[in-house]
Amino acid sequence: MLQFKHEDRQYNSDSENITLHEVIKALGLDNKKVIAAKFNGELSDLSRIVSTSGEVDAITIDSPEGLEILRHSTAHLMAQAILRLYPGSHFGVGPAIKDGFYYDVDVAGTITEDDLPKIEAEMRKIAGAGEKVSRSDMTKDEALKFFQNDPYKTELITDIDAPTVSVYKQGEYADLCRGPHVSDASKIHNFKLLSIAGAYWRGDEHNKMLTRIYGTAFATPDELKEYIRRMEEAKLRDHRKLGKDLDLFSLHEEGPGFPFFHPKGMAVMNTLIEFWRREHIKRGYTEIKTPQILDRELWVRSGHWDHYRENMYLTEIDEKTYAIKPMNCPGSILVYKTQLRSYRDLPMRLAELGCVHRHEKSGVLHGLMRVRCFTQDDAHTYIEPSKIREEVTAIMELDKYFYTNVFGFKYTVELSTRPDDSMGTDEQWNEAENALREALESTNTPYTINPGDGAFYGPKIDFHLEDCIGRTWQCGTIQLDFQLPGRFDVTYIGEDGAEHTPVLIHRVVFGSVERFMGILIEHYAGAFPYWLAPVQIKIIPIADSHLDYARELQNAFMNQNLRSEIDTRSEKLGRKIRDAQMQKIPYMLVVGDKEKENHTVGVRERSKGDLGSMSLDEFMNVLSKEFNPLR
RNA sequence: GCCGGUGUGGCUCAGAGGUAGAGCAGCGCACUCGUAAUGCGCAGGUCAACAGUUCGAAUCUGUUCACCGGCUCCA
Repeated sequence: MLQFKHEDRQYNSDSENITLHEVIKALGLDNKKVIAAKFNGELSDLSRIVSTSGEVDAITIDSPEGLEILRHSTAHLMAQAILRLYPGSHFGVGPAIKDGFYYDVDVAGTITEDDLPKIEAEMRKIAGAGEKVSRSDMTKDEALKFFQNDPYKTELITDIDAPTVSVYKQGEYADLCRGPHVSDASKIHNFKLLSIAGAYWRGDEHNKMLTRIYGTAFATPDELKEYIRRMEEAKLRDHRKLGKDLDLFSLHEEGPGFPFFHPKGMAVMNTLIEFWRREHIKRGYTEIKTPQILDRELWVRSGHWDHYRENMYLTEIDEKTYAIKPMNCPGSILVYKTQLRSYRDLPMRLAELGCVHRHEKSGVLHGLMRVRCFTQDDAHTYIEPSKIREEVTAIMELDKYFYTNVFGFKYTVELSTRPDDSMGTDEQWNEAENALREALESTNTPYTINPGDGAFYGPKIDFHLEDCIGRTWQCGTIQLDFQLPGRFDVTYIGEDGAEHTPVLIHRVVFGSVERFMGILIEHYAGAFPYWLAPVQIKIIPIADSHLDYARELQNAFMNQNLRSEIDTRSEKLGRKIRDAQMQKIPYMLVVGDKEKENHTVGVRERSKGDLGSMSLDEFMNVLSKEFNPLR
């Protein structure tokens, strides 16, 4: 007799051949949402026949695990449809991912975006017909024979480190797959194919490029609709579109990857930088500026020539090779070395808003997020080895203040360890990695480990901010460097009167000021908070006769370092307000006869609407209540 | 860099071998207006670049460039 349990329920079966679905029914767990099972903690098909006792759970379509299975099965359904429409196609891998699924296909012929509806229709046909899905387990040899005409599956099977594999069949289509899957395709209703792209087989750029088709599936039609709505919302927040609409920056064929910042974009960037400077001065940083172009020899010495050359732009001056700097560290080191340093000078925190150039492959450029020239809000801290934890902790506090308190971001932290292409000994790396780990653990910071993703000179802590579509962007980083100080003979005189080598900490908060601005544009959907807004106040005269008064007001604002504009067009009030709203300007001041006479302003706030008339002093008081980290 | 797609006035887009179109923005004129689009008029493009096919190319072909979606890489 077999015994099945679920929490306090129990079912005893006389049969030694019972499917999990039957058990789930017997336990009273079945309903329409059930699409898979869990047996002793292992996800399984409903059709799986069990011959031992155990713990049983039903997986429903609306659970995270169920949704993943649904999407995975939808990927298979898509593959079957593609096989029908493009016979002879081969399939690579087709997993469920964060918001859907994809399948990499070596298509017999070509598939374009226009073909997606056709494939979708075929999928609905197959699902409507209730195509059954069945699993068979076979040995690797049997599987190799089964897939002998499929180079991709053959490669996958060969690499699998298990004696047996499973194959899922639905109609004429069969796929190597761990499963589980829905028991028949009619369970799949709410799906959509989204886009098409190239993807290298097994993610290796030396391999053949397959056609990747992205899609998604949800438990209910409403969730699918909501997802599509969210994608549209994300499109509206796209910083490239808003950058154009709000006149912040532009990109030109004449300088791919080199953004042009317009006056309004610079107003935002300068405000960010002003804030950044203040916070750094408060925390004991001083600022330097080092040259854009430096001798090749410097980069050889720093190791960049060996480890970073393909990203560097080179130039020639008087028949000598120079490099346009891709990083600020060597310049900082030269500044440090201009004097003999004492342990009393440490930690020495040299900050630099350095503009660095890096050659990025043409296909990766993306608005402000991925460019070939950007401003790092860099700082290099020279420190006694015993002070690492303390200093790293202080930087993490600074990061938290910026990200959470000022900008309201969620972020995650990653510890990246030694990469293949790196300098230094294992001992140095272990020491450096342990120092970072201790800093993270002593501050109870949750983190994940990203093996092999450190810089070539040391391990690092990375801060990833999440944007409105759930993409994450690496912004801050804290990198320990036990290499460069040695390479450049960087020293300080210790308390003992002897020469010592300091540890170098590289760190950024914004990362790239340009990228950070891009993230902020999307984060705020272009509606910058008052303190950052490129135009804080729009003065709207009702008629031309109020222009003089408007100019008077603007002068008052200029004296207070407030950014204001006057709408001088001879348009109707409604039009001027509409345009100011669309520019997402925080405050609109309507001035007409009444205001001019009483020396007041009619205040309209972009989201609260009309706040009524008040004196200039009263308005200034309203402004003083706005969040402003610069005060 | 690779795969696929797209390049038409400042912006959004129509036109698919036979003398370049619309709306918005701009400019001019009228209106001088009270909280999300006043009306009329004018001007604006070697149709991404280069080569080819053709009597004739924005339209067909090729090459290049840029952009978009991904892959690889990354702040």
